[in-house]
Amino acid sequence: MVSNRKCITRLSRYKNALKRLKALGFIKVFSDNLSDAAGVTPSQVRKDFSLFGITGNKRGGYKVDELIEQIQVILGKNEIQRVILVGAGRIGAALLRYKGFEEGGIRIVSAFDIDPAKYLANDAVPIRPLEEMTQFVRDEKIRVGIITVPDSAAQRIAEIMAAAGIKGILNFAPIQLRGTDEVVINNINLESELENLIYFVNAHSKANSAKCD
Amino acid sequence: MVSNRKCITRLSRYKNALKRLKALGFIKVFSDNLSDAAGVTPSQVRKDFSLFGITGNKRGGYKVDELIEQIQVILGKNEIQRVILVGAGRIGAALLRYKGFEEGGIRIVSAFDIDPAKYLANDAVPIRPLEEMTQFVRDEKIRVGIITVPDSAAQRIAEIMAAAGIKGILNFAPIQLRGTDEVVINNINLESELENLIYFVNAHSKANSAKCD
DNA sequence: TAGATTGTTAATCGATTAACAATC
DNA sequence: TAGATTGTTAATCGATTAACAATC
Repeated sequence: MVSNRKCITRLSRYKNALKRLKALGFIKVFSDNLSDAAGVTPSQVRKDFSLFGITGNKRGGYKVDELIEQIQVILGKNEIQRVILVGAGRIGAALLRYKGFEEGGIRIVSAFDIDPAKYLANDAVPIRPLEEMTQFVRDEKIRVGIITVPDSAAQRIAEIMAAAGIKGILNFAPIQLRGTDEVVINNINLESELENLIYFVNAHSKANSAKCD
Repeated sequence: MVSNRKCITRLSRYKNALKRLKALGFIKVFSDNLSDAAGVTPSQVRKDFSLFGITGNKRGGYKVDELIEQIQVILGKNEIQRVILVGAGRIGAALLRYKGFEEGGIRIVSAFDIDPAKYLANDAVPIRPLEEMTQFVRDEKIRVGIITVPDSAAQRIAEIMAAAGIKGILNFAPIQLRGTDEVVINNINLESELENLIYFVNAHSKANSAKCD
């Protein structure tokens, strides 16, 4: 098991780059074609592949189709991944209808909310009462959940998810949830992402005005 | 200028942790209070502060209010940050109405779309024709933009933004946009974030079943 | 074969952590 | 003062890159 997050992120990038290369007619690629397309070094590509046991042909590179297939398997894309979502507010609702997931083999099978006004039993993705979440997760053996509730509720929802058997959480609430040995957590803090950008934009403009002195 | 992205992300975390500590009644903190609250090492806290020229008192720690203020200034939170958004689809619309931004001093001042059906001239956040974006950015001196268009349009929008003078882009389209010397880009790929999580969940369950052998 | 590319090992680079002198 | 905490330097750790032998 490779336990480096950045490494897995690059694997996703390679997969996406390979799909573009395939669309352009590539049948095989060399590490430097792919590194170009993915924005990394050729060494990085070969090193990553070696970590995951992906091998090519000396002198012959890698066959695009085989490579995509191997990466897909590592990323679990050989089967449909069923996930749930808690918090059918605006961001939650947007994710429920996001087409990209289904195309990528990720299916949000049910959403949950505390607000009865949100319940939608017969929609493409039903929105159910929060109380039914634990049972659903157990029955359906769901292992991944998305949290799109307000920050005040996020910690509690994460705990309920963990108790129900969820092993991975994608958290959009603006509060840093901490993973455990049992549960991996991926926090996406939209304000923090913008803060980051704003810092670099400001730093850049200051650096430029400093140059003008 | 500190050019390490992770370092700025931690600064956001410190800020959030400090606000919680303040709410709990803390007047001053030591590096190890804060490191606890933010989930890093005390050394990391002091090192980061030193990088940004933030100083405390030997033996006396840091005053919470002053510390929050100093970090806010570094992150540009002493003034309202005006940003625009392009692509008023579901995710775009959700972000337009996201309360957290305004609370954090980030204001989406206008959205833009190509679809006339989306135009909303008099909303709290107006949605305008894409053609008006360049002029708006120049007139209003906007430097940060959010992209929530389909992947096929993202590259083109990024180029229009850059040409108009935007210096930082938060991109939600599932395509890796590359930054330049002029424009910083922060890509958020939702599918990739889930892929990452799924990998670790699967790896974990395999590791556990392996243990059972 | 000669040339080019992989796979892996070694070197480098950068970030994190530990240690400790300065000092409140 | 004695004890505790900062700020910074040095040590460690891990990830990235370079180099090159193996080989197709």
